[in-house]
Amino acid sequence: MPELPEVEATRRHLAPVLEGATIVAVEVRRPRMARRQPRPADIPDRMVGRRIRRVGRHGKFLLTGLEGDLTWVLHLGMSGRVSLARPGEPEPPHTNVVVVLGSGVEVRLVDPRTFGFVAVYTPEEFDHSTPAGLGPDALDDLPRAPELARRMAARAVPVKPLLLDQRFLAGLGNIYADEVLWRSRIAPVRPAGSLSREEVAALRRAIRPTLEAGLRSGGTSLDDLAYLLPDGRAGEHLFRLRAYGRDGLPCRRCRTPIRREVLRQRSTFFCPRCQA
DNA sequence: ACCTCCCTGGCC
DNA sequence: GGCCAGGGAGGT
Repeated sequence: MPELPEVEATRRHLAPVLEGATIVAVEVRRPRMARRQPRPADIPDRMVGRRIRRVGRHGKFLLTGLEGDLTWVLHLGMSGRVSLARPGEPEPPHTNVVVVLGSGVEVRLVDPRTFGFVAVYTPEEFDHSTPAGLGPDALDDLPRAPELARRMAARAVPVKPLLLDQRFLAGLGNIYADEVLWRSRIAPVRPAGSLSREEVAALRRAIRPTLEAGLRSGGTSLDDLAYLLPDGRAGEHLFRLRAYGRDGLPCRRCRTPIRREVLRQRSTFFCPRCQA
């Protein structure tokens, strides 16, 4: 479930450990994880011996600068997480990529479903990659309401799938999109272009507090514990969710049972009364 | 502007 | 055995 809050919580754990460290070894054990790299052998070739600069993030992408003007790209997909460990510590199953630092610390990418990926791009390669096409970051670069309204105008697409479109806004996933819509009292199926100015403003106002609430709890670890923080702890936001996963449970505002419907093949949870 | 598929594991 | 799952690309 890594969405923006989970990726940002991960980034904040990684930054102090990685920044300034030198990479001494890289092992890509599942070739599929390197599928976004034109020449997979470039991943270790470009990483080993290089010093790590800033660990950054855009939407759900971890973007880490390496000396030599390279960008180390990490995406966690549906089931990925990063684990920081010492050599010899027992490895969880599906440890698909291991990056060893000069300090001895191992950065492990664990991803059972392998929807995540790793890549190391030159500036030219980066410009043709997905992160280059992302919309503004939903937390760090959230557009003002008039700008959002302009970009939603005359669009027939329901507002929820638009919020999931990373070219529109980068960072929201299926959980936090539902949470944002619940907080702003907007029905997920509303055509994006049909929202009033006030509704767009309410939507905009809901985004930051929703994401920051998730971040404060260390993100949302679901029952399967696929997502964990790099130190192995679970994020504790699950029990604070207002809509996602609360099918049949009372709305925390009006007690009406939360409903689950499928919208564009994605589970969608909303209050049929508050979000009429 | 849609679907389908990529994977694996867990639950019913 | 079938269905479900945080995401995104690719094709129609």
